[in-house]
Amino acid sequence: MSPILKSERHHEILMALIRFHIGTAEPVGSKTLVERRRLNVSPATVRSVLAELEGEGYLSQPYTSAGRVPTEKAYRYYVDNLLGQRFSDTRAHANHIRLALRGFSGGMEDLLKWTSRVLSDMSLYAGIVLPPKRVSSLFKKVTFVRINRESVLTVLVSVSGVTRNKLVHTGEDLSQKALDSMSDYLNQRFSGMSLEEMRQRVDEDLQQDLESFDLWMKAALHLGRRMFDGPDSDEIYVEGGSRFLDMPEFMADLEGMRGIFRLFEEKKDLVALLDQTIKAQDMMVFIGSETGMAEMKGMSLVVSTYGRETGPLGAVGVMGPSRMDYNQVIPLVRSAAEAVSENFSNTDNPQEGNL
Amino acid sequence: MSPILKSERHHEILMALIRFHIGTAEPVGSKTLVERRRLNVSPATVRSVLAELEGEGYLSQPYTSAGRVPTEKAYRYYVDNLLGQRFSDTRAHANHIRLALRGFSGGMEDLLKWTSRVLSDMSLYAGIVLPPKRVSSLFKKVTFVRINRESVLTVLVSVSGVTRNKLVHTGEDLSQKALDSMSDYLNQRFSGMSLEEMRQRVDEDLQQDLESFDLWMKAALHLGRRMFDGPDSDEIYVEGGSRFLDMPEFMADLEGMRGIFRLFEEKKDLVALLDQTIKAQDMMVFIGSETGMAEMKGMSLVVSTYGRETGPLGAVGVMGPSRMDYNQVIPLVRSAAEAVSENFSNTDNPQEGNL
DNA sequence: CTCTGCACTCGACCGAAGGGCTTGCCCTGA
DNA sequence: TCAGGGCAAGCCCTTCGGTCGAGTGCAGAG
Repeated sequence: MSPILKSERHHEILMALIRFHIGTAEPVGSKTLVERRRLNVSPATVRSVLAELEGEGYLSQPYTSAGRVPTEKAYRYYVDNLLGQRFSDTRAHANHIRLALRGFSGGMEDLLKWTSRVLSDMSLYAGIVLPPKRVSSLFKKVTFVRINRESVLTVLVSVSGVTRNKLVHTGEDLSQKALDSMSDYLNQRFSGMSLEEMRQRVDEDLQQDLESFDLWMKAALHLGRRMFDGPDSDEIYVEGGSRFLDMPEFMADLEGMRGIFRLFEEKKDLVALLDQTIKAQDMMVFIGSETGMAEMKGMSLVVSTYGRETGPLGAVGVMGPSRMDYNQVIPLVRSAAEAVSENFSNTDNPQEGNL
Repeated sequence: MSPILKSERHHEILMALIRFHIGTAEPVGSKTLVERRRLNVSPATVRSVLAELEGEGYLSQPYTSAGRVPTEKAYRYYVDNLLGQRFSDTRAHANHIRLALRGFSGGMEDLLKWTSRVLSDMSLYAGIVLPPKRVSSLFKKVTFVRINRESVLTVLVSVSGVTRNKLVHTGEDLSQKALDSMSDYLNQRFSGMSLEEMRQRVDEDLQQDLESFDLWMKAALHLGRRMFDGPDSDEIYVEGGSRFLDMPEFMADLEGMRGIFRLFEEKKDLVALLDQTIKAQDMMVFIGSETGMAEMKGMSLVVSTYGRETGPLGAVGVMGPSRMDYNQVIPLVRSAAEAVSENFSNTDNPQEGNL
């Protein structure tokens, strides 16, 4: 899984240095490392190891005679090693989060926003939540509301209780009654499909058999189509960005800071990044340039998908400096994903019950 | 309206100093003032005036021998004078904004979020939008969607097209059919009321005549009541907070910066502040401590309400340093409020048309 | 292969000195 | 009485030099 280092000692020293640096955010020297970490070797020995590790790209020196700082490669090594083993105090986190999310009253969107807040509060970094994607959301119900002579509000509810609404400008004046029958038709016809399927089906229907549909149906399909106009929502919840103001490494690099905040406000790139996780696997750790974004230099992102048995819906994550405490954050994110999944799995029974 | 200064000259010099300081963010001295602003007096004369103005609390010196900086009192004086006169280039703003908001496709919430983005982009400060309050929103339609055996999603649509949704945990398992008749009942009974009225009515009904209602009605009222549980939404859209990172005065005072970002994330206080505007008048300028918030030290907020003829719905505003360019920002905010109002007035015809 | 000893490097810290603005005050002139 | 010129003084900001200390690399011994 991870590249093997020259010796056990190299491994120990690298891990110790990273752990120490995570705590201090400062370059670490051979002496402090030996003293504080109780390695049974002399500073000189450590030095030669450090020199080798630097040669292999795991460490770097801010200037000729300072201590060493882990590179992205080192963090990658560290995290890969971490992921291979058990985490200790998963329980406490899991309970806390479940408690914080259980019995949340409000819409699903509020729940997700709240989740990102909780993630931020518990990690002391920024909490990020990507709401369910269109592809993975199952269609439950659509409602059309006549706003005025030329526009209709469409409200789309998915099985999990997430809503999306959009104001559609219609060519003609449609009465509420007409709108009601249109929504009835769509509700019946597309019940249980994913929103993405539904969108495609509507398109197909419109292209092919326009003749064979009756008037309402055609109008209904048109409205349905407009409802999906534009790209899938690029919404994402980010909370706790202000915590970056408390981190020494970003106070040192104000330009980088600006980039981070731009990232939080633009959101688009962030969405793209989390989308990757959804497509790839259930948990990912992006370290610095692994994200492919210049702004993410020095930062890491721990993401996990949440969802039901049938597949991932969205993702939750924590963003912080690359020297973040992965030992805490990884189980935290995992727990949060589970807690959110739980909340959604309650809602995932399209066939269930009629009184 | 504004306190009168000792002489015309005092006025001129104070105004010139403020204008200059707005551009530079630096303390202004007598010499630069005379040179750059082409006052027909000598620096010495200016100095004596500055000393008097300082005595009256309009100016202060960061340290013994620096230039002068306007106090809040000075900004208040400046703004009051500004408000008394016409603004020059209102047109350009107004058109730009109207263009940016016209034909916006998406939900009303998206429109408001977009508005705050536009405000931020045009002012180069932070744009803020307070969505319509419960009191001023007219009820249009409610929809109940069965999510699972114990919870129902309630979707509330107001006449202006703004939706609010909430997941309500019901004691019993309610079928979609039952939910539909409940919503029909509520839709009919509360049509045209404001949401706040509706909330009160539901409460009254529940307290008084429980006996005289039939079973569905009672259940419907209960659901309706739960829908309003909790305080009125404290949602607010803030965009462009990262611009504060580019402002010299906040880079100098990192602690204050932290406060500002906390303000943006907490939102509650911000909502309270904008609520004041809604209750008071159509346009307000808060300068520093006038907001009553310690975090707002050195910052100002320009707010205007938007809405229909019948009264204000919400508010839009711009937040920036107290030395912001009020000459630009005030007409900008005003135009934005008008543009948003326009968007909402289109939707304000509850009685209108049935095809 | 490991450890001790040593010379070296380079940023952080400190204090002194100089430059640049601005102020306050005094004095003159209308 | 008030405007304006002259002047000493105050204060911050920057620069410069020198010291300090953490940390390094290398040589040589065990």
